[in-house]
Amino acid sequence: MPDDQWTPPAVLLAVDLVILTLRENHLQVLLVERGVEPYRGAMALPGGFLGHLHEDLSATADRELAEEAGLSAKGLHLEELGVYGAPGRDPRGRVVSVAYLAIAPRLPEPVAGTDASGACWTPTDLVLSGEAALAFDHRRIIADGVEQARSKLEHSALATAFCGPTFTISELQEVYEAVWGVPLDPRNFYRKVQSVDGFIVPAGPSKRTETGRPARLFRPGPRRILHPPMTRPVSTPADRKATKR
Amino acid sequence: MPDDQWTPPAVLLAVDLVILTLRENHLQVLLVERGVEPYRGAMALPGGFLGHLHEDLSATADRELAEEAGLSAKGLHLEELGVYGAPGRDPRGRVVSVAYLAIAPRLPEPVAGTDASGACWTPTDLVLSGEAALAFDHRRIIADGVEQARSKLEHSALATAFCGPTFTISELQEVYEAVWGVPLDPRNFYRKVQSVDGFIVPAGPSKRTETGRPARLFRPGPRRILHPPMTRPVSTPADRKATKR
DNA sequence: CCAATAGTGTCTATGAGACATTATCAT
DNA sequence: ATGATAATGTCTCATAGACACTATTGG
Repeated sequence: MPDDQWTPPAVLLAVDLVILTLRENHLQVLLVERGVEPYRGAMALPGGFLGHLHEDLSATADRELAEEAGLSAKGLHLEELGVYGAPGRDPRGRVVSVAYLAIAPRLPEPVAGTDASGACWTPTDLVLSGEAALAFDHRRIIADGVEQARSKLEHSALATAFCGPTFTISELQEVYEAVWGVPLDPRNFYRKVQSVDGFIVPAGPSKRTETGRPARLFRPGPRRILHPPMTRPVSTPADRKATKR
Repeated sequence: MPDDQWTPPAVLLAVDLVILTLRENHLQVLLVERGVEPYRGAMALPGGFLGHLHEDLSATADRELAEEAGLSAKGLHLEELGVYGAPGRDPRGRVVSVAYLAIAPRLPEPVAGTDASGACWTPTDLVLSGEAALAFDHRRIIADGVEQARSKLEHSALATAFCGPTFTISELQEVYEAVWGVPLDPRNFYRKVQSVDGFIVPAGPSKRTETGRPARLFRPGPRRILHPPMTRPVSTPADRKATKR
């Protein structure tokens, strides 16, 4: 039992960002090369310490998003992921990190010309299989982030955050297939997403075409929680082999 | 851009506990009366600061569970809920609180004879409706905790954490009904929970009877994630009307 | 016997999944 | 025309939900 003069210990608070996007039909995460010790030269999640004592945590996330990833927080999905505060996770001392999960729509090119000199998109498969070494406990944080994204795709309209302001139903399907890692039937998918009221709404008469019949464009609808949920197929070993396209 | 001499600010780290249980068929949360400023005399979640610089967050949660609630962390469910770190949420300064969600089985009596002098179970309805005033942002934390419990009842075996080591199917049903706040059909519920393989397993030939036919006893099974999930009925009349086709 | 709760059976409407078919573009 | 992709239709099977019924205790 602490005595009356006891004061609680203070810790350093950091924010780490798991920024996910779709590139070439694969779920990818943004990593930066660390320029300072510890783990200098290793890949790590973008992030940093609380800027000043009165900065909100989400403000820290926004700031790091801009500084380290060259991304604007405006218009991209950002949600809390979890707290990582095990003693010893950072050799500099007691650092408690609040992880945020960000979902970015398809971006033109790897982030460049920004503060983030060594920023690059990395397939989550590479990270999770352990082929790419990461600083701190960032591999675990990414694993949790990917799992949260997979789970939220079922029950929420999170998938639209991977797309631009407008998208086709096929593009939305690619999101589900890439994040879940399973192929889906286009016809059933089409019926399904249309039947969930308010999930996606038609975006005018415009269409988009690459080859074949042009597809109608949709916008994210008002409904954030899906009833009934999108059902994720049980992944069989046979499905894992069938990485599409 | 901070200069080279800049050092990040340190914050106070606290742990708050949302301890839920079932009492008299109502979802209740454990609150304690604050003995010190700020909010002296108001009701608040049990919790406290990090004990020392090398204490793990979950260890802090376990310690507060014992000190403030008189509960042993052994055998009760504990999971992370979220981070609450808005500047100004604590008049003492920058305090970032990590909230944990704990689920306790039915307890004999309100926790008494412990350090927690003013600890008492309070129906979550009272808290969420605003009839009971709470310190800090604890009302919001409880709201998030209840919502997380409601959600996890669908997809995980969390419901068994509300029960003792063995339980009847009716008791399990009471958990779902109390947390979700909706009545369920006993016969369909019976079939459903039995059909989810590994959710609950029979606990020997013993039975429990109060009045009427004795019920078989079950234990929590190995399955932590439910396939398919328990489906929560739509409760609002608006959704009922909006049912189409 | 009756009251009360446990457990089982059956029907039906809905929805998911498999798969055929038609529509609309570029070339 | 052909090739390619979008969009719609149809069928079947599984299951959630509604509800009748039987079983097993105590009084």
